[in-house]
Amino acid sequence: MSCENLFREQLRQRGLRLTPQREAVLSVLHAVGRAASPEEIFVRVSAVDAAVDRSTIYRTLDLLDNFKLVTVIDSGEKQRLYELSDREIPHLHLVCRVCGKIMGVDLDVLQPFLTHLDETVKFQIDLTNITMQGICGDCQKVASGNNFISTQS
Amino acid sequence: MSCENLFREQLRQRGLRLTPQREAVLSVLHAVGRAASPEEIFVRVSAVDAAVDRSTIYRTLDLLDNFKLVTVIDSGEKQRLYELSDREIPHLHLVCRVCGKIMGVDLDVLQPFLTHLDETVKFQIDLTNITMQGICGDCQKVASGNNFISTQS
DNA sequence: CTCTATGCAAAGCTTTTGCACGTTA
DNA sequence: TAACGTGCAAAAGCTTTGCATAGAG
Repeated sequence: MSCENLFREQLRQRGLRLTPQREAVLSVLHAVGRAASPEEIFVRVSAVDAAVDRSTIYRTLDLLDNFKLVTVIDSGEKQRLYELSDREIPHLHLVCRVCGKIMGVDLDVLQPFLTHLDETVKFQIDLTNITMQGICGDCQKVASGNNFISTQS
Repeated sequence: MSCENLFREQLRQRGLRLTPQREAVLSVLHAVGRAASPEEIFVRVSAVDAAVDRSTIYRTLDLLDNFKLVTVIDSGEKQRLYELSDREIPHLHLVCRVCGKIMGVDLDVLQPFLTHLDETVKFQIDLTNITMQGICGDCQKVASGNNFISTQS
């Protein structure tokens, strides 16, 4: 679990400590294998350590974010989602508006666009945190029968 | 001010009403000319009508969102931002991590990418709401002298 | 042993909701 | 004058913070 060692080392470098709670958060992120909300992480960590506090979860996620060990995703819902960056290549997140599913897509296809942006408006996109919303293939099928876009509250 | 007429008509179609408060919100969004948070909008509307309540702002923004008259942007900050869609072509928002500035970029350059996505993973991106974060040209210059990325809280 | 991290409790912020009153069409 | 919208107040979520204690190194 190289990710955990990376975390351990980052902590050591700053004189910080590897606690069971921090290990648990990391472990849950691994086990879940997808983006999860602080609340979901809290519930899952609670299953192992019933005494853990929500604030510890938030503090740990903040730490992991600082260390770039997690990616923060805005799914359009209230709570942001946290996903283990692990050693994976940064990728684009596609969030389905209907079912909430999140797909990871390779950034290669975006390269021409990114280059263009950098050349024209000199804007450098943060590759570690791109999220787009839309409708996944499955939900397109389901939705094809009705109007799909509802304008009423 | 065609936007206001559009709003007026949408309201009429549903038997809803054009109140001074709703006009004020629309007016502020016009005047600001960029994405603004509910709080900023509240403050600006308050300058005109001191009695207006925050809840009215939220309700109005929600209404404008339903009518697709505003675009919601996640800038990475706590509050989402609202920008008048007006009659503009949907565009991509580039949020600068450093100065918070938001640039609008034409979606044309993304087209090959979007087509590719649709063909490969069958995902249809919502064009009205794409936001990416990064560093704008100005801030790149400023940052070039230091390490830029700060890992401490 | 020292200094960090945790749990607890409380507060802070943003957003939502119920309700009586005011206003629009 | 019949709905609809607003202000007010309160509540509801999510997140942060202060502090005494527990625990890692």
